[in-house]
Amino acid sequence: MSTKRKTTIRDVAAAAGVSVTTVSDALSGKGRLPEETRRRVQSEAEKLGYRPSAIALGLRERGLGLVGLCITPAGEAILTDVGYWATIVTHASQTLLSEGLAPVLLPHNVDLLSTLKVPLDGAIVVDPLEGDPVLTFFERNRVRYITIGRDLTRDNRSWLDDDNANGLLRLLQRTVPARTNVAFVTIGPLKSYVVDALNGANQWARGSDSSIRIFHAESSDRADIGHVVSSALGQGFGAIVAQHDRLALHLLSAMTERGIEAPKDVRLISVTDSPDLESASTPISAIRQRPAQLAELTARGIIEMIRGKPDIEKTLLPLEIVIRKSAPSIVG
Amino acid sequence: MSTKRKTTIRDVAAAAGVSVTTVSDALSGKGRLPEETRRRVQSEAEKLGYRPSAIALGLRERGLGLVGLCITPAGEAILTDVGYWATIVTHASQTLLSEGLAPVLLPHNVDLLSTLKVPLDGAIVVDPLEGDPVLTFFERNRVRYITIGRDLTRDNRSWLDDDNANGLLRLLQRTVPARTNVAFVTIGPLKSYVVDALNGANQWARGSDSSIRIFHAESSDRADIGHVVSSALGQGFGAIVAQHDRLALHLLSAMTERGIEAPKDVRLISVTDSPDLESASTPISAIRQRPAQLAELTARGIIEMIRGKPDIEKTLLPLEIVIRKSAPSIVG
DNA sequence: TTGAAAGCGCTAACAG
DNA sequence: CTGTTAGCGCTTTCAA
Repeated sequence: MSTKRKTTIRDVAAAAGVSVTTVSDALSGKGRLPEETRRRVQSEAEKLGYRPSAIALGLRERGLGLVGLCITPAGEAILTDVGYWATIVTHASQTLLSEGLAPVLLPHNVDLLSTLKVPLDGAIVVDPLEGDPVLTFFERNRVRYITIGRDLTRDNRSWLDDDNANGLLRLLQRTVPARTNVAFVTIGPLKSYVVDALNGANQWARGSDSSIRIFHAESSDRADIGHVVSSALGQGFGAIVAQHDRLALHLLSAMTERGIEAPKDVRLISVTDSPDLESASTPISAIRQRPAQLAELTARGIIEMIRGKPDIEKTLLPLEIVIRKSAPSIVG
Repeated sequence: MSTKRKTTIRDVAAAAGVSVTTVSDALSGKGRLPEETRRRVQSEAEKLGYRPSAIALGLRERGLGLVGLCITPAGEAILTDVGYWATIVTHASQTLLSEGLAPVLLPHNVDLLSTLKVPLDGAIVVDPLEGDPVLTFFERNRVRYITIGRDLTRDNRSWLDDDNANGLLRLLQRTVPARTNVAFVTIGPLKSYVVDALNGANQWARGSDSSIRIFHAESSDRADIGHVVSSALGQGFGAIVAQHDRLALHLLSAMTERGIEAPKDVRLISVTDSPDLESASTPISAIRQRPAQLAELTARGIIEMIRGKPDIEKTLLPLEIVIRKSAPSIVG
């Protein structure tokens, strides 16, 4: 783990009057040398402040134990805004570190990525986009990876995700009456968890004689959100599902501005949960994701892949639903 | 940036029927070879999916461009709880990445650290403790580092920090009348920003005929916090300063439980700011730190050090004060 | 018991 | 114009 130049194994060898082999053995405890030689070498090494070069080690052993973590496009505030991501980074890192691997924070962005010269042993990619170039990049560079969420256009080998489809299905069953038209509001590039949530919603709709209609918000600007809210509510939807917690909060405040109340006028549901949903002026029902478990499983998966196991199987983590005031239970 | 074995420069050379030098030159655009040779080599390299080994490169060039980020002891929830840290990680990473360096998330913990074999070119250590073993570790391993905050027991070469001393001085001047006894509540191991804040407080006390008394909370348990609040308030303090935002919130709720109101019964101030302070039942006055700027400056500093500049100078970032209801302005 | 040499993959002198 | 060679720093056969 050294970094500055100087003091190679040869320096130590010279100082101790032995060969480099002996130094290597003495320091690693490998060959059986006389205690005396070993001590002499060790003390000499200590005196010179010798540290084996991690890079040289890595060259021999083909790998330094570095695992990339691609969270989101560079330039965006990644960890600060989205607790989900911060939790993933934290827990994935802890798991990796506890196994002697080091997490490298990488941009979810090929241009920057190709700037770097990091010898990655593997990577974890969070929320890949459709046809994500980052995944292509890793494939071309023979870096094995696992995704959290998946690239819908890719025959994705290894991924894990929260089971948002089933989660939303159950949440709708619990909180939205049959024959209710539901507006599903999306924003930003399409990610797999949104598609999953939509699938869950559609499954619910089929089973309860309802319909789902998608609205896409261009941005989270007040104007765009307001537009979505107006057009959705002008058409008699009984419930609104927001793709994620921040969007749900935006929708809530747009509704409040217009004098529309949840759940009285319309039920409001968020696909992703966050503490802010709990403390909103009207607490918002949501599915509780499990980023910590997801991250740990993913990290363990990539560790296994690095250690030679074949690709891991695709896994869906079952989720809890959290019922709050914005869409209370209709059961019992 | 490759990772899996195979396809070395020699394979390409063989396939193209040239020497490794020619391959190296052809691919790097160095030597002036005939276009035709270059193209042939390139196409052959492409066909074989050849990627230069980042490790081998690193061995030659003595460095891979890895910068460690030590935030806090492993095992603790690092980024999720403390927005300050998350902001630092985000912005330091962005700056490093934009310069072709890669941030490695490291535990602030020597045992785990020595497990790893990461060839670090430099490191950023956030909030070092007194006599921090992590800094010793880096010194022994010849890894250059900058700290955010400083190790009080160490003749620290390079550090940056928020100017909490001056910040708290001004905040007290604005919000606490002269001749007020102030309780300063600390928690956890002593960090330099707390010492700085204390210095600011003492300076204020000298100038306004007041006194500062320190209370140390063992933990943020309800009981411990309650104990501190009781003993501080039993002694007629007119203001309480909390070491950080989470502690301030704990104090506030302990006060509320006891029917003590801020600012009526006692003024409450936090050294560090966070959005939660704004939305607390009684919004709490604080100093606004600037983690984003701090992180960027620090990253630029370590980049310069890696590129050969001498240690950077110690820097204090001036801060804004944020006056809220828990300790309103006494001026004007 | 110890050492010489090969090799990990690459680039830069230096020859040819 | 292109190839040979010498490292970068280390470990591991294989000889001595």
